[in-house]
Amino acid sequence: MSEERRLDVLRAIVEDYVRTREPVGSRILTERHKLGVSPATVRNDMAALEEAGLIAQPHTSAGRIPTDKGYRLFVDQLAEVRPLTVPQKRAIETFLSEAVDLDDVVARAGRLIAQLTGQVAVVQYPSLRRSGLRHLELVPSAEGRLLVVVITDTGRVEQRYLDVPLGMDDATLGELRARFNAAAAGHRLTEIGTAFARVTEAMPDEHRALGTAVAEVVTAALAEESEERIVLTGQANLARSSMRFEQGLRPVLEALEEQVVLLGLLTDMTDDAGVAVSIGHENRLAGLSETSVVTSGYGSSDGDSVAILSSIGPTRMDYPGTIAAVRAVARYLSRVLPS
Amino acid sequence: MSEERRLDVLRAIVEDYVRTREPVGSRILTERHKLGVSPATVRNDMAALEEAGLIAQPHTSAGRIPTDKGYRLFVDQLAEVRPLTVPQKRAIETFLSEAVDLDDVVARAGRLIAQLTGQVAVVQYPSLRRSGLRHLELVPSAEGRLLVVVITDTGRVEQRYLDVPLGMDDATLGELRARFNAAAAGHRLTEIGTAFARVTEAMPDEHRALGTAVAEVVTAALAEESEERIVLTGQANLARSSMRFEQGLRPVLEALEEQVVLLGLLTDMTDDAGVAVSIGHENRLAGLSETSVVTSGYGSSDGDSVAILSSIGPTRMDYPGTIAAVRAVARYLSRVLPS
DNA sequence: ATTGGCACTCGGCTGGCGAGAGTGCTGGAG
DNA sequence: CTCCAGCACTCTCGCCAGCCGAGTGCCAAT
Repeated sequence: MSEERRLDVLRAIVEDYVRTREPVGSRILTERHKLGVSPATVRNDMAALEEAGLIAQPHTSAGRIPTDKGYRLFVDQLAEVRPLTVPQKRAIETFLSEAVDLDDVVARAGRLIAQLTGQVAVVQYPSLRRSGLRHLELVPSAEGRLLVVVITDTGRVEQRYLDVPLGMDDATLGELRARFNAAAAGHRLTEIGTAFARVTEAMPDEHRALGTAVAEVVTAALAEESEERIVLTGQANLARSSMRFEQGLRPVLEALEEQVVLLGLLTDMTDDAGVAVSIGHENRLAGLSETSVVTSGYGSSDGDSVAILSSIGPTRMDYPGTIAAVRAVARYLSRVLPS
Repeated sequence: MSEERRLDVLRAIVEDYVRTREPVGSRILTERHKLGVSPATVRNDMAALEEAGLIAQPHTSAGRIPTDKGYRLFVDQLAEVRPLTVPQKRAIETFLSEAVDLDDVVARAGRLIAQLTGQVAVVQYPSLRRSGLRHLELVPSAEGRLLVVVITDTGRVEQRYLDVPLGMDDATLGELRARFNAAAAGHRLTEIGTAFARVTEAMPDEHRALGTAVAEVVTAALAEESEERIVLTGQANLARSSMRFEQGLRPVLEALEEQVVLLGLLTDMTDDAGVAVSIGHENRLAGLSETSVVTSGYGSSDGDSVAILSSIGPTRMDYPGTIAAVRAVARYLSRVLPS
């Protein structure tokens, strides 16, 4: 019983099942894939594969379907990379370069992934890590509140509200703004703390509290390791007939809605080197136990990635295609983004 | 045959159907609602209501369910406003006031609506209409691109990319920024055009093209009648058992994903005065023909609203409850937002 | 090691049947 | 004129039995 053919059988099962969404039996397998052996032989191989926990049958007298473990082996060893077609690559490139602002870039990236993979796309906003301060703006808001706008040198904009106990007149505010900007603009996170401290010290007593509050907000905004905003696209794809989940859509949608948790999952599974895949129960989130997640970092102009982009679909997804799409979009995205 | 009782019957049908999700027959009706008449009489009324197109039966020998027209009449004339409980109101207030920035405010409003109504919430970002320019920032981006950041005096931040043909050195950029800000900061949209024109004229020839380009971007950003970004929350609610659509979730999810079109629909149906309801086929979007949309403007500190907030669910929704929730959140939201 | 043959299992489809719910109608009472 | 009790009729739904086919596991033969 050749080990090699057994893996061929597994590959054939995965490919067929992904295509037809139906458990695949020994007869069909020999007909559609040139294995050069009879159904009976295939059955023996299948028994071995089942023994190894790579495939299973939903019920007796039904064909086999791959288990999570089977998919894992397929992805790690059996799947052949299928590069995108040239027109596809070109489409990605032009579509991304037409974006008018950062929101648009992210939105378009999501649409691309959703379109190319026919699944749900998750795109994280580019991270603030290693950001420097470009400009600081103070805007009086409703009574007793102050809007602090931080513009980083990567072009990201962060807004925070601040409760200020006493009324502020515009002149004071203007002066404050000018001082902070003069002291800190252009500096990186590490230097900003001390720069602000100097400014605050030099201020008259009645404003010192406000000064430290602002400084806190700014450093907090810059310090955030990663931006926690993500964008979901292609949720309508979940309702397609091809996406029948045992448990229904409910748990999946719920998992997608818990954006903080979801982002944590994505962050954990993404390693610096290229595309990562998490299959079925490998996902920490129970709601995603019937899905697989394909992610990649992007924006890594200087080596390590600053944000994440991924595609989520049923475990019976087209892994080579999805991986290719995610990788391609991540690459072009990195190129288009401001460095 | 009293007209009044006929409406009572309609109301009873709507309320029962909303609660149980099952077609309601004459017997049950007389048992659960004290109508004081026999099933036979109710049947006569039902026949009349059906004749008038207010109710229908899915098939013979099934109870009646309200039609879109029936819901419309119910909402317009029969529904009693059911105010929120005090704890609910308090929860809304505190939850909204805990928001740390604008994104957070919008996100929290969405979650509130989704939670309170058990449906999908759509929240539009506050509009830029009547905005003035607070500050303008120019950030060099990838080669040949310039990031223009516009901060309005309502605290909104707009970002746009601009293709600049020739390389720009930082000094020139800084000067440009300083001039524009000096000329335009604090002014409203209408005055900004002329202010920018003056600055551009005074500039050396080689920068004039860039100057006009920036001016264009800024005015365009300010002129936008409404911000087109919206946030969806509670999509997981769509998968709840209580939401069974004839056509499946697909068309609904697709409609929700077409954010531009969706926003158009919401904008059209929202009138300045309070909450608006659009039922079933009244919605222009075919995908929403099995749903009803409840919207309200918010942020109307000076009379007319600047953005929209809404809840979308099946036509068989709890109208009084949904209306109350939408109205309440819109109100508190208006209060919390920067004026 | 591979293969053809064979008995076995089991899920899904079909058709028929009965129960139950609900209706419309009719004729009579208040 | 309104209301109501009774009755015949219709239709859906759930159930059950039975059949069919796909697929398996095993075994003996090559």
